[in-house]
Amino acid sequence: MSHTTGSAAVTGVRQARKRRTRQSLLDAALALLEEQSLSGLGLREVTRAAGIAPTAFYRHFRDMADLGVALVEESLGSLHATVRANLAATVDSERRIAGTVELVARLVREHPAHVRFLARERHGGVRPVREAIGGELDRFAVEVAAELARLPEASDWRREDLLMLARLYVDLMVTTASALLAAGPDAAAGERVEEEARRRLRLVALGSRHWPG
Amino acid sequence: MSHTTGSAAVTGVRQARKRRTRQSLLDAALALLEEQSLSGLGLREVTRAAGIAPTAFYRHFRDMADLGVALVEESLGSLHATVRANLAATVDSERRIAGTVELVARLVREHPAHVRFLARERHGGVRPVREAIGGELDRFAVEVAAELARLPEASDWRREDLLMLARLYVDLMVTTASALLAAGPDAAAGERVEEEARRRLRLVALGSRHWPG
DNA sequence: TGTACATCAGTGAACGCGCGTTCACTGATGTAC
DNA sequence: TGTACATCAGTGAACGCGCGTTCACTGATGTAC
Repeated sequence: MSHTTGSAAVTGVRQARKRRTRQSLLDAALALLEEQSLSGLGLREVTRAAGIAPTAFYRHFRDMADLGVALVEESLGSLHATVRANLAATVDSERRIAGTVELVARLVREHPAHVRFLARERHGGVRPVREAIGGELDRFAVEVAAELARLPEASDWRREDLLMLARLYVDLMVTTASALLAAGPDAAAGERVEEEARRRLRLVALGSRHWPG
Repeated sequence: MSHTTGSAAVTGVRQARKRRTRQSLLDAALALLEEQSLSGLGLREVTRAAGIAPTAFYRHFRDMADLGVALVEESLGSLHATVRANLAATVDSERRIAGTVELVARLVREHPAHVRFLARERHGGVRPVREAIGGELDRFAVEVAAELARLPEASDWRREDLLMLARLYVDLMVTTASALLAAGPDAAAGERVEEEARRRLRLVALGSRHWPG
C-alpha cells in the first residue's frame, strides 16, 4: 500500500488541498450572504471566515464577482438533472404538480443558503453574477420545454408557446422558492405557500389544456 | 406682495429647504443604486452625490436602511391608484391584458430606476427594505383581488382563489417589469418581452375562465 | 530509490484610502412680546 | 414694526477602523534524472 500508482497527477496532494481551500471560501461566502448581498460582501470578511490570509484569496478568484459566478454554478449546476427527472417521472398532471412543489420545497429545505443566494443575486448589483443566473435559468427553461414537448397533450403546440409555458413554470418555481424562504421555519406558513403554489400550477395547467383558447 | 399671510407655518422656508435636501438625498441614492445594491451603498457616497456634508445625512435618516424604506414608499406609493384605475377601466379580457402590459411598460420607461430598485431589493440584503416591499406588494394584491371580485365572471369564486389569482397577476407584472429592464433600450427585445407577457396573461385568463376545472 | 531543482498555495507586513459616527459650531429662520 | 431669544439644518475637523491590493517570502509538494 505504500506505493500508489506512481503518477503524480493521481496523488495530487497539492491540487486536492487547493480544491478544499477554494471550497471553504465558497462555503464561508455563502454563509455570510444569508445576511447581506454580494455587492456589500468584503474579500477580507470572506477569508477571515474561511480561516486563511486575505492574500490567498487571489490564488482562487480574481475578485468577489468571480467567486459569485462560481457560487451560481455550484447552486444551479446540479439542479438540471434533478428537475428533468422529476418532470419525466410522472405524466398525470395533478401528481406532476404535487411532485414539482415537493421538489422545490425539498430543495429549499436542503439548500436554503443556495436558494437565498440565487433569489437575492438574480436581480442583484453584480452584473456578471446576474448574467450567470439569467443564463442558467434560460437554459433551464429550454430543458423544461423539451420535456413538455414529450407530453402527448402538447404535441400540437407551437415551439414558442412551449417555451413561453416553460419559462412561466420556471418563474413560478423560483417565486415559490423565494416565498418558502420568506415563510421561514414556520411549518404552517410553509404549507400555505406550497398549497398556493399548487393552485397556481393547477390554474396554469388548466389554461394549457384549453390553449390557444 | 411684500407681506404674506403672516403665519410662520405658511412660509415654512426652513421646512421647504429641508424637504428639498431630503429629496436630493433620495434622488442621489436612487441614481447610485442602478449600479449596485443597497447593502453596498455608503452614506458618504450618497451625501457626496447629493452635494451636502456627510453629517447632514442624520438630519433626515437614521441610516441607509431608513433611506431605503423611504425609497420604497416613493417607488410604490403612487402606483396603487394607477393600476386600480387601469384594471377598472376595461372589462374585455384581451383589452385588459394589453392595457396591463402597456401600463407596466410605461412604468418601466418612465421610472426605470425606481423599478430596478424594487426588483433588486425585493430579495435584497436589507431586511427592513425587503419587508417594506413585501408589505406593499401584499396590499397591492389585496387591491387587485378587490377589483377582480367586481368582474361578473368572478362572482362565484372563493375568496382565497381570488387572492391567489391576484397575487399571481402581481408576480407576473413584477416579473415582466424585471424582464423589460433586463431587455434594456433595445426596442425589439422590449417588444418580445411584452408579447410574451401578454401570452402569459392570456394563458392565465384562459385557466381562470375554466376554474376550478 | 535518492538527489537537486522547480513549482506554487498560502503568509505577513505594509500601503493609501474611504468609511460611519462624534462633536462643537454657525448662521439663517422662526417665535414671543 | 422692531427686538431679543430659540430653533435647527447644515458644517468641518477629528477619530479609529477595516478595506483591497502589492510585494517579497516560505516551505511543502511535484518533477527530472
